[in-house]
Amino acid sequence: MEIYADIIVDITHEKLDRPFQYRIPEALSEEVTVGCQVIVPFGAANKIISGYCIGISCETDFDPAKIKDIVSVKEGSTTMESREILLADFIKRRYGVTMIQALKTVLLVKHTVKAIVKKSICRGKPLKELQSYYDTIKEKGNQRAKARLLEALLDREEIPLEEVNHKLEIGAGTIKLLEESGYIALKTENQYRDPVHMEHIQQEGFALSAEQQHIVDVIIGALDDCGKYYIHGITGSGKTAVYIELIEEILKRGRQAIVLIPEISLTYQTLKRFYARFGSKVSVMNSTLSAGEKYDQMQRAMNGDIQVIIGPRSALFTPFPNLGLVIIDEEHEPSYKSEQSPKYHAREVAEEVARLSGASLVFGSATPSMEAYQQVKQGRFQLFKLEKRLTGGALPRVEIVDLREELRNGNRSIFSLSLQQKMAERLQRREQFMLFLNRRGYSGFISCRSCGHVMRCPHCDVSLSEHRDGRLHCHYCGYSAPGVKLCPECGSKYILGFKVGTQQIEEKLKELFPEIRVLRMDADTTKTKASYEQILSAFAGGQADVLLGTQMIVKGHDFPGVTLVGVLAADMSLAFGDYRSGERTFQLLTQAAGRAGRGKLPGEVVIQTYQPEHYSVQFAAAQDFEGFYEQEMAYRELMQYPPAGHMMAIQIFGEKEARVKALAEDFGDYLKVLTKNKPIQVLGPTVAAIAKIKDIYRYVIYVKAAKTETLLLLKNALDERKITMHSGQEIVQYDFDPVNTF
DNA sequence: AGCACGCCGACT
DNA sequence: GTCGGCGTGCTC
Repeated sequence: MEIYADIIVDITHEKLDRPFQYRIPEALSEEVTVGCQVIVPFGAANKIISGYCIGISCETDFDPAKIKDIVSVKEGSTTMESREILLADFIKRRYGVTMIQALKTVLLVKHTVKAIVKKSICRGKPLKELQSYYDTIKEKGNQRAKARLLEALLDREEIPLEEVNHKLEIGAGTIKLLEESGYIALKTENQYRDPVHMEHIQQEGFALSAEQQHIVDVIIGALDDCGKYYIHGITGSGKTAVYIELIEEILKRGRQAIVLIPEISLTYQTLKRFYARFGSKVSVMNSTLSAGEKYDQMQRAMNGDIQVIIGPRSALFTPFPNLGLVIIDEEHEPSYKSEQSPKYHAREVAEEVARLSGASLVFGSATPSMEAYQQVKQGRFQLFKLEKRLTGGALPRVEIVDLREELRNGNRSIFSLSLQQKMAERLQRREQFMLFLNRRGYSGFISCRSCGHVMRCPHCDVSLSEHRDGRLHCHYCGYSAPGVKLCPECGSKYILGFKVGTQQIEEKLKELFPEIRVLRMDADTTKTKASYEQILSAFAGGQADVLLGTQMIVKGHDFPGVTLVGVLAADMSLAFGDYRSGERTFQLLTQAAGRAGRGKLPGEVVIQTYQPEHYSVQFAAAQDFEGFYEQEMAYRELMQYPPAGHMMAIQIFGEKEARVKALAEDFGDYLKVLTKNKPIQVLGPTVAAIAKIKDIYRYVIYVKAAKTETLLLLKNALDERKITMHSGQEIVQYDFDPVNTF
């Protein structure tokens, strides 16, 4: 009987995005399995290419005479489990990529890596026989090398080969002779590369609070239901302790756990807590690991040598045999959305991973994403709240400073009078503080210093950006308006862009307080991963009075000595030209506020802004997430932005600007025809927020619709169109419910 | 993607 | 009459 394999060939092209059947020759019948990588002849020229086997069957609808044979199983290739194939299928469908792209994403490690072998010499015969053999050789006196080795073996049962070769200076010849005579034996042991370089740490002993214990009891009590849970816990409320307890229970049941954390918090600190509890059962997975380390972690996971993996979004693809729990900590973090194709969101993929393995799913954050909280509201996730800080520290007192008022009072400094005074107090009391400039790239928005008015797009309700031509542009629809000299609201001439960086602030700070010790942390000062850790530990060690920085200073990290956090310009993230800017500002302000008063001393927060009435600022100051959610959701509903509706970004790249633009415009016109009289909005085309990167021009079109399926259908239509337009030089990528502005 | 087939213009 | 341009279609 003929046996056929369904092969996905390794060519990314929509027209080839389906299985091709190949015959499994008798000789390969054992080797070819579902999930393995194979070599096949393809096309008229029988070009030898690789592919993935995603199914095996005895039937075919194709002319058997035309079916070719599989050449071989790809040498040194890894194999995936059927669960991963199902997961790849989900990614293909959800994110509109080819199956081959999805398979490559799901398979963490493509090639086998040679194991590190530890060779050692051990006794081949009982000690007594060795002793007598040694004695006879010693007597003869001419076999000194043999004698040295035997002597050493009389003391120790086993000696690493490395030591025998170098320290005892014994060559391969001697070893071979002794091995043949049976007096010694060569032992080889495969060693796993262990990326967790951590000496054993004293086990952390702690009792859970009643709040925490309740969460653990509920989730563990319902493990068979594969439930989905959301832990909404303020910073410092002990979410990690809950995770650890849950994992402990999962391990007791012989199952495994995946813990996702944002890239930035994958630090020694975080790992240490898990390592203290689970020791060598836990490992990490991330992009900085070498191929060998990654491969070994995968092997260890499959073999059951490790039960817990900690890592960023890609750790979702760890091939555990009996996964019981998936945790996503800081679920709102934008790094959970992949920036490369397939642009998958770890939250969505985690749901599918959990579903496929019958695992429970736990999300946690102090500032939930709109997407996840909508699911909570719809009853698809069970909500838990952790409202008490473990240290018992009270929530910080938040003051909102109206920068418009400061200007009216003649203060044109970056620091409001209130902030200046509070900083002086800390310096005098020798307490630490943090200054936070929430700028995320330079977005070039224009706002009025006098009334706080921000220039916004009349169609998209996001802020406009000032381009080099002096005009104001919308990143979504391409609307543009002339630059303004006077504020359209109040007529003030103080309407201009924000042009301030951490460096200038450091200078101003030194002008104000000449003696101040400043640590600055931004993209410039943290080029290496080590420098990031260095700055944080220097600050924790009290080597500076103030830590000044961007986004990165608000994440994780406890500084008990900090009693003041200053947000210099809340408007910077508020006016970023995308629909998530309100959400991101709320998150940043809430997280920044959470940095203050983590120790015994009470904390204070100063938020400086030109828009003190903005709901993101107001609700963050009040630490009121529910209130923020309702208001933000109303905006998303009104504008049909995700998660109220769905959005697809069509990103078009190319070297020749005219061609990129022409393709974008053709797509735009075509989409407008396709969506005529339908409740679908097409925005653009327009140049991307970053119009050119490394001489590659970038255009973008946004499409909004109620359902993702609608958007996927449009994507397919565009794929067809691209083929008929033979625009091979331009690259088109799709991003569903984008998180990162293109 | 990459190749063969095929149908039209420029050329020996 | 033939050589070669690239538009069209197919690849197990």
